[in-house]
Amino acid sequence: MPERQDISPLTLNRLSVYLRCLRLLRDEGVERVSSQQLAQRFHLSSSQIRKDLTYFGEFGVRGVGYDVSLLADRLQQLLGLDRTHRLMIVGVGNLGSALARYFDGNDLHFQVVAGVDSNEQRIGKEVGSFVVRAFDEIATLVGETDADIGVITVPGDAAVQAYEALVDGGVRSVLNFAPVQLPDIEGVRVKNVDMRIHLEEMAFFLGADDNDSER
Amino acid sequence: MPERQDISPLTLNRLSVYLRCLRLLRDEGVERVSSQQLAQRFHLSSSQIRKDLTYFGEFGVRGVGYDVSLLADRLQQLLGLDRTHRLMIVGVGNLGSALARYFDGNDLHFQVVAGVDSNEQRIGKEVGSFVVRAFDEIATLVGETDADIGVITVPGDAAVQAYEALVDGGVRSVLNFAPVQLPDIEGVRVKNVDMRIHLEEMAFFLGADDNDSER
DNA sequence: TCATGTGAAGCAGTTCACAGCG
DNA sequence: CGCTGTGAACTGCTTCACATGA
Repeated sequence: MPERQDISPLTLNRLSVYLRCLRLLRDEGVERVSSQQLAQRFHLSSSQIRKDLTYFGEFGVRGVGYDVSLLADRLQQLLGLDRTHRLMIVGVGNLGSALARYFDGNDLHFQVVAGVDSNEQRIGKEVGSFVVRAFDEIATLVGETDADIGVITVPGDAAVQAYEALVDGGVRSVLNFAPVQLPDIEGVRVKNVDMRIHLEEMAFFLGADDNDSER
Repeated sequence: MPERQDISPLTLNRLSVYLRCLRLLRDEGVERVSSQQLAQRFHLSSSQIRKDLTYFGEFGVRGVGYDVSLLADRLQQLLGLDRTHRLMIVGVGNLGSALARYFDGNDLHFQVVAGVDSNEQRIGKEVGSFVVRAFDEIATLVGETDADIGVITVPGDAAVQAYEALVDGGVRSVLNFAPVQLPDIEGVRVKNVDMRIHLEEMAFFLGADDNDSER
């Protein structure tokens, strides 16, 4: 079994997908499923499912397949979803407050416990289930609320500062929506989500239609 | 030069990053840059920069480097950012309206031109620069507004329907925030952005801290 | 001389194909 | 027999190292 650090984000993200599929099956009352059935139903690759799973153990029964409910439980545990994670949102503008409301009640495993902003007018306001606090309280707030995941939704120029404050407070996982490369810090994991990059990828493929009468 | 379809999303997304870096340099008045300087400054790989660029042409001068302004322009053109792209938001809830406001004015190259929702109470309301229309108007609205990118921010169960309506109207690029695998349609490009998968990736690595008194 | 552009090497992630086991 | 688990083959992406050309 490989170290946690060694398994690729790609594999990991597929586990999330598998878990979602298994839950659907379970809700339908399906008890057993083969890698091939899973693959066919959800447009996945059966050999990849098997490979991905065996990084973490032997969950199946040869000649039979996987127990839907059991595998779902194991994946949930593997993904660290047995306890509820606590999010702190840094930057309660459009995107930040939308994410706060979006996650709140939308997911059992993730709960928004705090939000901060640098804008005076937003401080003290209630967004979702928390009251917005000041930007410079980030580090203390992390301790107070026991947040373990930081979500950065401030403009680019404030992102690094927000990041360092979060890490200062003890956060070790950060979801970054700012279009800035955050510095590597030992033991801290950053996941970037960059809307502009996504849109520009779309734009590139659209561009093809224009200048294309040739070839 | 490879076909548009053939170049990998990874390369493509890096082009967006390069463009962003070049703009920063240009704003600072830097006129020439070598792949190594770029790499060092923005934590990239110099050989990868060169490889990525040469998929599309020879933009540099041997022994000298790249003209910042010129390369930025070429990349911008390559990425299809010479014209403004028109977004239609399907599902004007928290996330949808936040994205609408977020993109509006935030980016020269992407403009939100329409939004729809199935919720009666939202229809007719003004969000950002458009008035919310009904869900069943999707296909017609695409024609009316000349939208070329669809953004799906509805709950999972309505996503496929939204998707098919967008494609019906003529949209060929879709950014999908719903946790659902949209069916492949010839000539249509879908980019999935799944918050839960991102969070579960974070959760997995956090899980390590618990059962681990290591190192 | 210096940095690009590029084949070749190296590495990672996916698919194949079948041995092994219920 | 059927399906998992898995080495081996393959594919694709990244890095290396140097010939090429301003």
